[in-house]
Amino acid sequence: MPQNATETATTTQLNRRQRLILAGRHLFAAKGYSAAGVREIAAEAGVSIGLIRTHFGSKAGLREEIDRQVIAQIEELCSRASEHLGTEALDLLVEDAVEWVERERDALLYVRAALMEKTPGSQALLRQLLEIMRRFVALNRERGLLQDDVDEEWAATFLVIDFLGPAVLEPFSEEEFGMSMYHREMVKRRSAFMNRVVTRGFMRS
Amino acid sequence: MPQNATETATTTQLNRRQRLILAGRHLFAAKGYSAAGVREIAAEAGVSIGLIRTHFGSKAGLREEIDRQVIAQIEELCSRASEHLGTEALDLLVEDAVEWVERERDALLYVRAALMEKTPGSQALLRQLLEIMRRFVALNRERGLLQDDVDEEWAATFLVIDFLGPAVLEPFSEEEFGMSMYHREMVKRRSAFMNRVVTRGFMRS
DNA sequence: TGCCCCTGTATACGATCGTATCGTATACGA
DNA sequence: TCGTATACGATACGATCGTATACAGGGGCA
Repeated sequence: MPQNATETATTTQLNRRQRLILAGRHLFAAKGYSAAGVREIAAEAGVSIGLIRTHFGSKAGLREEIDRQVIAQIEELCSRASEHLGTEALDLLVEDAVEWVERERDALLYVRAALMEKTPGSQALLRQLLEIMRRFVALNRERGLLQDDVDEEWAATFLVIDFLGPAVLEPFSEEEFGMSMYHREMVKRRSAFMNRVVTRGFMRS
Repeated sequence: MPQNATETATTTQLNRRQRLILAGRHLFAAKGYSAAGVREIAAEAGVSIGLIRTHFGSKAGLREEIDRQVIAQIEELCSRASEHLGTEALDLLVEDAVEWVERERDALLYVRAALMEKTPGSQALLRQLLEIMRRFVALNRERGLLQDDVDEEWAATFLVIDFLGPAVLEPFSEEEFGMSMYHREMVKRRSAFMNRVVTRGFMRS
């Protein structure tokens, strides 16, 4: 094994453990939980299968740990989202989210895949997304940035759907639109359209 | 086997074949393609596993047939959608879709599950949904029901996301909202909110 | 009546799944 | 320097996967 001689046991543990988490997140996101095998995950992480049992007890335990890490990431994203308000701030929120997606694409695709099967982890993921959007809506209401008589619960749900939508379409995006949903040009057009929709809509009454 | 004595071989074939398709659609939708086993599908259909090979060649062949049938159903839904126009017609479109969802809930949940993995069938499903929405947008533009300077491609994509969104959230809906996404009350609120969004938005500029 | 294809079941097969076990290497405290 | 706990890899095990094979009943036709 070509390891650095000064590498301690602790860093080795963390590295391998984290490598397994990253490999699992990537493969679960790409193929789904059932289709991704432990041997494949261990191979991508460059470790032996036994380590999954050592560190996480089982394949399900690995998923739970991944869930925890992804939830923590979204939590962090959420904390910054709360700093933004209003419609011009919607752009900032989008920018934040886009920047996060670029940096942690696997995490978003993992959320996408996790929502496909109902587990405690995926339920928690969705609940957190809803919480973020509810807070965003409530804050904007308090600042008078919401129109009158808005169904706030549905507004929050709308924002969740709108956040997840591109992730759901992402695997098909290249074929249908000629580029990734998170390509800069795509994000720009989408951002412009969504900004228009939430403030004016796009159809005449 | 408790079969009707007057049942002919032909109807038996169709029944068992169709039972396999319905069972497969249901289980693929509920657990995903990988997690649903052929024995489980055959058991739910009340037939032996060998029939899957007889009628569809393989598990993948069964999925392809399910894809075809679901695509045909959406095609039919699409043809009626084209009859509607305008914002008040958006209600009718929603009503049509909701009626279809009630009747063929498994079909929609199958679409949801199919979009999770990229196959020729799922790509075709998504493309068809996009086509439906593009036509809807184009028709409305021709009738002058679209606002000026609308990004029509994104409008269609928006409608697709909006159509799929509730299906994606459906498994979590009971916990998060206390009822199904396709409960009448839910549909009513959602329909009202979406109608408002596409015509006025919900935030002040 | 005999032959045959079609639909169908039961069962066997090889591969792969997730998990368990065991041996070894390494790090750390006494 | 030794003992012990832990990290890690190699491999075995039982279960289950999708698929293949063998055979049974039952109309249609010569």
